[in-house]
Amino acid sequence: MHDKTTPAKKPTARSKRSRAVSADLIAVVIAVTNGGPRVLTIGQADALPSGPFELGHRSLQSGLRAWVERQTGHSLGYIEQLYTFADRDRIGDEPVQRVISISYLGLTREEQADGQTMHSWRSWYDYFPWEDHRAGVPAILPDILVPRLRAWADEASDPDIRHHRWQRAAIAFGLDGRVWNEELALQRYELLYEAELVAEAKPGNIASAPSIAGLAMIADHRRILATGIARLRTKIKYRPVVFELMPPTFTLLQLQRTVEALAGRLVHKPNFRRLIEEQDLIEETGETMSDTGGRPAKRFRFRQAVLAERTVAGTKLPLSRV
Amino acid sequence: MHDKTTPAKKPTARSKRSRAVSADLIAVVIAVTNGGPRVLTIGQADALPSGPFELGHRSLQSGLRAWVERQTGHSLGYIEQLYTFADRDRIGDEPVQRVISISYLGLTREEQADGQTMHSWRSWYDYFPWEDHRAGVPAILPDILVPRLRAWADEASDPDIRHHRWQRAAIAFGLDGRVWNEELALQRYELLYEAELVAEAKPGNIASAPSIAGLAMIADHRRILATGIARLRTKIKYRPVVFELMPPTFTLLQLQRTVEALAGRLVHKPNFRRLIEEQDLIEETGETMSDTGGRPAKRFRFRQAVLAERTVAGTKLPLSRV
DNA sequence: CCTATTATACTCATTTGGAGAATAATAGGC
DNA sequence: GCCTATTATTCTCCAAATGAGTATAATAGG
Repeated sequence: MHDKTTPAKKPTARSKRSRAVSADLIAVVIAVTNGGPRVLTIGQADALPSGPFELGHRSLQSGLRAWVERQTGHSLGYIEQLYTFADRDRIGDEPVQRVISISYLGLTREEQADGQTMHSWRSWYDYFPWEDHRAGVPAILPDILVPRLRAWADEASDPDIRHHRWQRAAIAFGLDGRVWNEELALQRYELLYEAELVAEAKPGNIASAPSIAGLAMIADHRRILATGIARLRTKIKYRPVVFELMPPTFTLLQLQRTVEALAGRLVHKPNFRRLIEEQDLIEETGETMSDTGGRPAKRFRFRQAVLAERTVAGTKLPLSRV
Repeated sequence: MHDKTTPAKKPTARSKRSRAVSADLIAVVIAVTNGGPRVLTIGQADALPSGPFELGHRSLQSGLRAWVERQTGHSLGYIEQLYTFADRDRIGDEPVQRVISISYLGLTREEQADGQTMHSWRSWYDYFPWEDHRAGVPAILPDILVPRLRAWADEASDPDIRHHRWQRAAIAFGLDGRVWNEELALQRYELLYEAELVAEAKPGNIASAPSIAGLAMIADHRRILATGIARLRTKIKYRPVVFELMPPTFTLLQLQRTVEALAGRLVHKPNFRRLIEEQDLIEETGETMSDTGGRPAKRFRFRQAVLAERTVAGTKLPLSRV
């Protein structure tokens, strides 16, 4: 198929061998449990569920589901593809064979009796403590990260590079009067990586280099997690995906807290209600819930019909898009 | 890396062999030339530039660039990843080795002296004639596609399926009083595929089955093109990517025509101006252009600084996001 | 019965977005 | 040189969407 259309192609001697690659499937599985966004991890909570794509797998998605199930006992519902990487030096000990990593984002509820597998749910803010702005700007930002970023910018000899570095940091972290944009989670991680403020950026063993900022993960798993967080934070604003994380019935405040957990910032309650209700995403169950210490709240459920009515149409959330 | 964290893993005998895959890189390269959105094709204009990911490639992106350059003489500027596929039956004659297809979207200008390679630029509406609504609803829709879709829905015996099929069609194509949403290009193609209204859906040789709707392409290349179109139509609304397709200087109307070519619909001129100007994306060059038969238009250029100022911030375009 | 607490419903001002009218500056025909 | 067609550019108006704050309702607990 390619040959017939590529007259310029020079047939290399080892063409057959040179194409051999192996593909890894990596899962970012998210749940929200009592106000905290959790990610499903394996090992010492330093790795995401993952495994090679094998001949027996029907598709990439089913291969991913199989690995997650085998490693954590969790069967996934909603999943979507995140990104495919293939950096040559991603795994240092494989000079002949290349590894392609295909990552996915999965949304579930944290529950399910899951036998004896070795896994754990961790707050994603354990890995990204600077991302949680629900209680205001986290101390680690002004106290540690911003000074370090400033130093990193200043250490460049070229003034253009100094300016450019600082400008990027200011945009990503909302400095110099700029606003915080929760969607930039990936850019922020990559900036910290460049500035060598995360353990993964340092050569040598991760365990030996205590992380300045957040828990580290193996290989590029923390970067993949950041990718998933950024994607989810963007997506909840225009697709009704939050409901994948909710129990069958819930109150509006519970829904709001879930959104806030993901976004890492608070939203205006009356406006949140208004937006959710006028979009016809949910319906009352008739029951109420009276244990939060005030007036009882109505219970709602997601209108499953929404998924059919508008495969693509949206949920709008009052998190202004920048 | 996986073994240490997966106690449940059963070591298969042929684990080494079963993981062997090969990866293809596929490029959707877009330009806009005098009011038409063009896609770069090879062969009989029935294939996208593509080739295997090889050991010699520094990265997926550079491998892709190398293939496009070799096959078409074109060197790419802006590229972004689209999607990674691995359907088992994607290539029917490969039972042992799986093929993973990693697709990219590239934006350029159609120009460049490109030697002797065999390629051509085609309007993407040759492949998707139902997608161009700039001059109103294209005849193929009410005349051919809608009746066929109706028939396809009606041929289901289960009334629920009938309803569901028609509902999907109505949403995707803006029927029954719904509005046309240009972003749904991929869903529309997939629906037509399901309904067997595109040649690729039929078993047997493509050439022997004349396409009801639009030109066909080999394998799943038309689907990948649809993915690229949908992505681009979404993206121009919130990122300043249109400028990758513009010449160094241009008038506001030229910019507008480019956006319209991509979106497949017209926009309100004064509002377009207002939006572009108030976002500070462009600056006057000082020159004017006086050959379109009316008052001379000011020339503008893209403010490159925008890319640094807001790596992520947006272009808003007056194409309501549904 | 009073108070703290949360739920829910309104109000108001500002911003955005869609649509059309009015004015400006050319070329070309006469 | 004047009139007309054509495109460019600027404004105005109105309706919808959004941000922020206030008022009222319904509980539990002392």
